[in-house]
Amino acid sequence: MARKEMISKQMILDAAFQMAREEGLANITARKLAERAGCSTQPIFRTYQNMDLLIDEVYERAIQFFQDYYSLYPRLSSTPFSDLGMAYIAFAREEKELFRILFVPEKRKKGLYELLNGKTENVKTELQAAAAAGCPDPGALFMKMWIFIHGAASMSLTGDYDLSDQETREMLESAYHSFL
Amino acid sequence: MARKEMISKQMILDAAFQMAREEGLANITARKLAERAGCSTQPIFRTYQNMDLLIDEVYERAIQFFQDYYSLYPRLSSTPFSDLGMAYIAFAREEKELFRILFVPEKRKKGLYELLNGKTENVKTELQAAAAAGCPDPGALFMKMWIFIHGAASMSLTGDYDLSDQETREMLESAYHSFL
DNA sequence: CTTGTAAAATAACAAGTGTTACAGTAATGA
DNA sequence: TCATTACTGTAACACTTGTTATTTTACAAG
Repeated sequence: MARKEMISKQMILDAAFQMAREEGLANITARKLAERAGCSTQPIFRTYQNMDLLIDEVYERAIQFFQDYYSLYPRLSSTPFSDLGMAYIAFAREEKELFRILFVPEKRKKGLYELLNGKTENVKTELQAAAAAGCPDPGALFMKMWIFIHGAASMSLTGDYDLSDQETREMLESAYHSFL
Repeated sequence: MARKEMISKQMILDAAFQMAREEGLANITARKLAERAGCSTQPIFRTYQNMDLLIDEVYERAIQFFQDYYSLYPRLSSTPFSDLGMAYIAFAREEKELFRILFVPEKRKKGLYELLNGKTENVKTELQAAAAAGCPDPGALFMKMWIFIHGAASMSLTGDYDLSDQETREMLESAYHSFL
């Protein structure tokens, strides 16, 4: 009766997400995306009413990507916040554009806590660990640790931080005990 | 002999700098700038060969602006790095677009140290103060402090940090003693 | 095989960009 | 007063953007 669909929503979203990873959200244009997906601009606007709606889905996918990244990051340390920090800094290093989208946005779409927490309640786990380790005010400690972690991640984003994984881990653990 | 100049380089640069302050470098367009300067696009291209050269001068001016900002920031603390951190964080809070241009650039034009140091050698002063205060490794301490300071500034940029000046100062001083 | 129909490609439109060509205006020495 | 000419504004060009109109294509039901 009708022609078969050749360009699926998945294919478009995949191509868009890869573009976001490499060049950031702002550099996704309809024509470049079409070329990337191996089609004209038509299938894009058939699938998405406009580019903004597409960008929204790419953003959601970036969130999911980060949460998967964090979930899969190896847990090596007994020091609270250390693994979270390692994952966060590594993400900033390896996925600069996605890090910008999620954590250095011009206008924040989702709250920081929401992004970190996600469905796995990562932060809560860390807070409980800190409390169990005898920290009197886990909230204040978390804030300081997070400022520190976010600082290292942000600096690695701009090439102003280049410690090795090993050095970073030692620094995070040292910072934790300093703040305790 | 000839007509008097009505639109000076200063007027154009002033308008462009104000635009950068409010909307960032990326949103400066020839036509918007012309409207802001109260003229057509012609005087702009008479003065500057192209927009890129204009942007370069706006960038230089942003550097100067930050260094003036830092120089004029009140010195209240005897704790090394504390005043520098306060100024940096306040700058991020009050001049978000300029902070992005200088300290969260997509491609860094000038090194971080160069920006901080400038002609006044701010950082060197702090390092000497730390050494005089008996710090065994001022360089390592500076790195940690700077990560912390940059983290707080970056978070205030995205609205994820909202401590008062007083609280911020106490936190910086506390961090310094923790790291010592 | 024909043909209706949905999908895809092509081409176009409107808006906005940097930049340039052109024309009018006004200041100043004669 | 007037001719010169630098300076300004207007309009245009070439390009890129999102989006839409139109044409072409391929599949499946008859």
